[in-house]
Amino acid sequence: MPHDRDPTLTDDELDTWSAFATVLEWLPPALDAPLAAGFELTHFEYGLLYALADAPERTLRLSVLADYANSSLTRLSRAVSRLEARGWVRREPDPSDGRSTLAVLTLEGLTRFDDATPAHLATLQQVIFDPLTKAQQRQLTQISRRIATAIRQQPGWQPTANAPAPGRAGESSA
Amino acid sequence: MPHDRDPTLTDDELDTWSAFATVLEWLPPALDAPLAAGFELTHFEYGLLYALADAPERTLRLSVLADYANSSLTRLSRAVSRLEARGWVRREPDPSDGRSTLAVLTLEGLTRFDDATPAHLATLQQVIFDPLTKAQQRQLTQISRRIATAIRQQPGWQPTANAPAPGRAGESSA
DNA sequence: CGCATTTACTTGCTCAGTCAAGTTAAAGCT
DNA sequence: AGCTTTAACTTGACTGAGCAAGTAAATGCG
Repeated sequence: MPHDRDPTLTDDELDTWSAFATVLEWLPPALDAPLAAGFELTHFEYGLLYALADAPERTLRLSVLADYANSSLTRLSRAVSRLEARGWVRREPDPSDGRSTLAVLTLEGLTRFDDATPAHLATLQQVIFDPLTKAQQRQLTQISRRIATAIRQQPGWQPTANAPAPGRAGESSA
Repeated sequence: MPHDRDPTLTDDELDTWSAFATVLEWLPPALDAPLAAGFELTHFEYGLLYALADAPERTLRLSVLADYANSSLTRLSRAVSRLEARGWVRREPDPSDGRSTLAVLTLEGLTRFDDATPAHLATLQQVIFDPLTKAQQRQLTQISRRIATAIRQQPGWQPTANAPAPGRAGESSA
């Protein structure tokens, strides 16, 4: 298996990584800035509103929402609290499971989402789709999928939750 | 100018964005985790050591280092303080300009960098280069450059520093 | 040469995110 | 039915980053 080669990057690889790393560093703030400036939303929070706006009854269980948002439950819980404080989301107990909590998008939240959407889509067009050819766009899809798959296969990869490293389950002291 | 089209994503665009957004969310932690676990370094801090290790005298002015690292001066200043506290970097006054500060990589810092490098390169291979074909790698370089360029052209883009929005310079009250 | 400006940082405040440790509810086992 | 596990969050302590304001040195210019 030709896996762990010489631990060096070729010149080509270095070019690739340096360009890509710059995007990794700059793109998140570039996506956040317009939403923050105009709508008091981070890109992450916008993503939550997006998921809820699309969901039946504009309602999702927190754990499902965390999954959609590629987020830890902790991060989600705090984000929902912020959105709740602004009146854009409401928490409700899940009637079918007392452990779960439902997040419901309020009308104000939906309005805010609708207001923010054009600006956000414009940003995406400007920084992602306009600068790429159709072919490059397709390439980016494939490349992203492959990288995402590789990340999921990393040693200690936790899909989204804070899996408490099960240790050896069922090995109680007895 | 066919610029601000209908504010919607096509299905293709949605596919692209959803795949790419996942990478944007997952890759940074995937790069950080091994460095943090094994070497008490974030990926960002590793980048600083990398830049210093390559520099003449293993020394760079903070502002230059900030530039290399795509970082604000604030972020850099704090990061250097952390590395200094661990004994991996030293601050020195710049003899040629009293305002500047030099960051010098210590021997311990260099050692730490050398120790961490193989693990980090292995991570890069695993999550970026192994999963891509040579062609895709070239495509990623081009795509990244184009996106980075587009970001730089965004309305309020600050290259790296915290440019205090000059307003109208030279327009004092007088 | 003296004073206003600009440059190069540094630091206080605040906020978002993580990890670890709780809490409450459902499931599983016997 | 009772007791241990597991699941679904929530919260406290801590860390890293951003913005705004502050400091100190150099520069510009009249």
